[in-house]
Amino acid sequence: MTAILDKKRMGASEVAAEIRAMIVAGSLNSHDRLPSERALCARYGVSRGTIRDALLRLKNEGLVEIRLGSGSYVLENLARQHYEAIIRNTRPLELVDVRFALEPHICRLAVLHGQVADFDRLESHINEMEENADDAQIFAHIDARFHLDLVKSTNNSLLIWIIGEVNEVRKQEQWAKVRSITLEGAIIRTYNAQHRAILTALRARDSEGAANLMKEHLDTARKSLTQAIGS
Amino acid sequence: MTAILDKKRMGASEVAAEIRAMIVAGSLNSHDRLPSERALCARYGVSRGTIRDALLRLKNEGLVEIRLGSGSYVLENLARQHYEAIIRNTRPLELVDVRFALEPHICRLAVLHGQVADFDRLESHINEMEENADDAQIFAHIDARFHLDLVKSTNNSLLIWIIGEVNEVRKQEQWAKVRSITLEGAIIRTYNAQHRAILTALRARDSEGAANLMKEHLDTARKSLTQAIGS
DNA sequence: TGATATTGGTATAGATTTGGTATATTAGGA
DNA sequence: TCCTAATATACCAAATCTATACCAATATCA
Repeated sequence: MTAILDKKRMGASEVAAEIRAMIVAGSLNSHDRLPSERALCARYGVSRGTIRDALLRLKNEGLVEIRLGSGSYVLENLARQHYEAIIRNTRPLELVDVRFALEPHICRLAVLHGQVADFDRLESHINEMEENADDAQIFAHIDARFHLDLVKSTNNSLLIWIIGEVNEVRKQEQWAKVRSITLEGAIIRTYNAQHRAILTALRARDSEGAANLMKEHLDTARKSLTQAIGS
Repeated sequence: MTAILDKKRMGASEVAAEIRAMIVAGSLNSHDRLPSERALCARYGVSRGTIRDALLRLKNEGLVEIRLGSGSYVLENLARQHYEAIIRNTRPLELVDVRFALEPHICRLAVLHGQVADFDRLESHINEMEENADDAQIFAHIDARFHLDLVKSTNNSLLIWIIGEVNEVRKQEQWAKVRSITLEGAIIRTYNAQHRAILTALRARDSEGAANLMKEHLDTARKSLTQAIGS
């Protein structure tokens, strides 16, 4: 995969990206003071307005604090650190247990609150997944969107947020290995069939049917996982 | 030497697929600015209209944001940034739905992974709640601890974290009013009995029994809520 | 304490870069 | 042949970047 980003051009976005990378990588710690805006101008070879724009972006992301007359400081974000630790350390089987808890009931709620437009969106995702059945990476991405849009049809914002976080777990790097082991063509075709069956049950407003089909779906995922781990 | 591989003809969907793959794989991070449309033309050897078409597809997929006069940016998967708003705006009945999704299955997992010491801790909470059946505030606090320690007995860190966040919802100020309406003596005594029944099922390693008792428990909570709202 | 240097905050104008749009043309496939 | 997609070009509007200047809050040190 060839690098696409243009390193030569330094705009506010590029400067912000470099500083952001230093913060999240830990080479800039909490409470550290960044160099002054004028010093950063010299280091990055851009004007002060650009540095200022970059710092404002980081401020809006909650990464730094800018104090008038004093300087810019790296903010500590305990919630983020705790959160990232959770996301990083969750193991595949734990995740399946969480999804087993949530998604069957999400199906029931989707039957209660889902609109036809919601189900149409799910169907378009299913079609996309069938077109990309040979690319595990793309399939996994659309699959995450499918389950996110499924929960969105419940109109329960807390539940939507939780599934969003669950999807973050699946995006982690080390999970690419798990996907490459478990997501070969046959499994993907099984998943596609199960997704379509779930959608049919939703459209028929069959709440227990949809919930049970989701349990089957997750059971398939769990079995392919345990098989991959055992091998 | 004959070229076996012809230079791939790139259409909009091919360009979109390459950029999408980079975003999904993580080589393009949130907030990164893509090269300008004109620069992408040169890189992929296609016209600007094709690049434009590809970027519009990614925009419609929610992967990219296009800012007039500025550039195209990789979007961060939402959910995370609205955390505070979610916690603050969750309504009582939405919360009950979430707990309905999570807690019965948590009971099943507790039966599988819970130790006797975990159940002893739950029992001490139940005793405390019975002693404080006349103080809604204290009862609610211990009740939150009970459900948190219940999920801790599953040893599933992601699940524990989720329930922790769900408990944050109940700490919100405006929920004190809900508690004062719904938590009078009779309901608290019902809850205590249900807690004890759940614990008995857990100790007997009766997973479906515990799950069903939890459903009854949540059903009681939901009914007292709808009654309070209706009044 | 008080003077001085340093820092961020704001404003300006002009040159440059970027996406938005419209049009006419070309290439390739059904 | 017709139709779709891709190309090539031109121009507009919006945002960015630069350079400079000055103000206000803070830090530093005698």
